[in-house]
Amino acid sequence: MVRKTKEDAEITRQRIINAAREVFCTKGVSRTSLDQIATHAGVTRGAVYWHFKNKTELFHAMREQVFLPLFDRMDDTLLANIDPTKPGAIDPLARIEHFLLETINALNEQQETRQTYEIMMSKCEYVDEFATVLQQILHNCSGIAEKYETIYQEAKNLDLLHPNHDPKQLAVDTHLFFTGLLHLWVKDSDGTHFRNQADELIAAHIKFRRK
Amino acid sequence: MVRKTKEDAEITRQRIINAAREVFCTKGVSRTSLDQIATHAGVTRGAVYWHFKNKTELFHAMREQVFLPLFDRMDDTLLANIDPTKPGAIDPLARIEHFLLETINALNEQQETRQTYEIMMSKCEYVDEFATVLQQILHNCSGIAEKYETIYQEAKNLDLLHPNHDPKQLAVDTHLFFTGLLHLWVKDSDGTHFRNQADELIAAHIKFRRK
DNA sequence: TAATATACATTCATGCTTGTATGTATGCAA
DNA sequence: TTGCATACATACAAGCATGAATGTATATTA
Repeated sequence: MVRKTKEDAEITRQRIINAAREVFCTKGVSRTSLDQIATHAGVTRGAVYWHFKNKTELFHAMREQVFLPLFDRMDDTLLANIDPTKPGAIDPLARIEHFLLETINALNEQQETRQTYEIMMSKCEYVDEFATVLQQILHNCSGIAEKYETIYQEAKNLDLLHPNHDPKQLAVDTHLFFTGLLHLWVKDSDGTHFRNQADELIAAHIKFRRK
Repeated sequence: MVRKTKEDAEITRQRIINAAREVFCTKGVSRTSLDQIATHAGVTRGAVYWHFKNKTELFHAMREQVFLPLFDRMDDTLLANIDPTKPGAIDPLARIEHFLLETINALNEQQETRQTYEIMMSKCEYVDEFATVLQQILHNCSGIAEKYETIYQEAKNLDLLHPNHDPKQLAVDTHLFFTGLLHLWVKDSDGTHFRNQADELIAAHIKFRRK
């Protein structure tokens, strides 16, 4: 029983990626063997090596599957209605708040996303071939901070902020706040410390900025 | 050449811990073999297995060496002059700012601390025996947040804060801010994004709170 | 000073993982 | 319908890494 159709092969590929995510999440990336992934996906290592060069490329495929569409949606949520002269434009601070809430909401609702974040933040060692991933993350981060800054500037123009609050500093502060929240949200697996009150923390963070 | 004196043995033990930290930091914990650590320390695996049961116990010893004294100093810095009626008591907000600056300063000046943070945050997979470490970190975190809250409450009593700012929310917000800063500080190895402006970010974060 | 515990070094057996090489049956194109 | 490429499964060789077992020379103690 071999040589499936193209669609079957794509399904197999997906099953392997899904299996990798789940085994990575329970055993950690380095302690996961390709045989474990293959078994969990219902195939053998032959299939894995057919679709991916090695564990590293499988890891990248798994990561991109969650993060590439995520970056796409980011712009939509953050920059939507960015023109304040338009009617129906959302309050800038509310837009940032909405974006943060949406991200947390995605973690709550999508197991794929949750597992991938968990792997990236506490089940993966950023050395050698994985070290480049850190640079990518840092790079994306600076992109996010710039978008925050634009919106905070907009808020300042609308006189929504305290007068001595600098948009750039606010942006980085929000970025650091949310970075910390994501890290602790993910690690707070029983939910008693951060998961159950993430929304209020976000609301409070934004409230601090309002005039 | 064997059987050193007790002091020699303690020196050997320290050398092994130091070697472990450095090799962990460059190769990641899971990719580091005990033989690599031993060689880097100028001994053989026999010495490592004499002083430590396995890699996990060596990891814990390395971690405690940096974090246990760090927790001790925390109380000193944060809770010093906590009685606001005393003369010379430092302004509460300045005390939090000072604590955050001191922590960043420790990372800048002590290679041991910097390497250990780097290992804990991006060169270690928190699974199986290491999963408990995450719980410890979470537990220590809640302790820190409580101390922040006490001090913010003190600041509120002194009327240093904006009236609608809640000490508890401010405390968690600061905690998340600093968690994020530490993570990005450590990952920003070339220093262009966070390391070179950490102090200003901290100052701005505290400034946002002042009335 | 003899006996014992210490502080390692050396050796060995074992298992796991990887990468590759090969086998094979089927979909698809000419 | 032949032939080739595809989509895997199976088999093989090699390299670590681990843990335990053993060896050994020296502190330490009685």
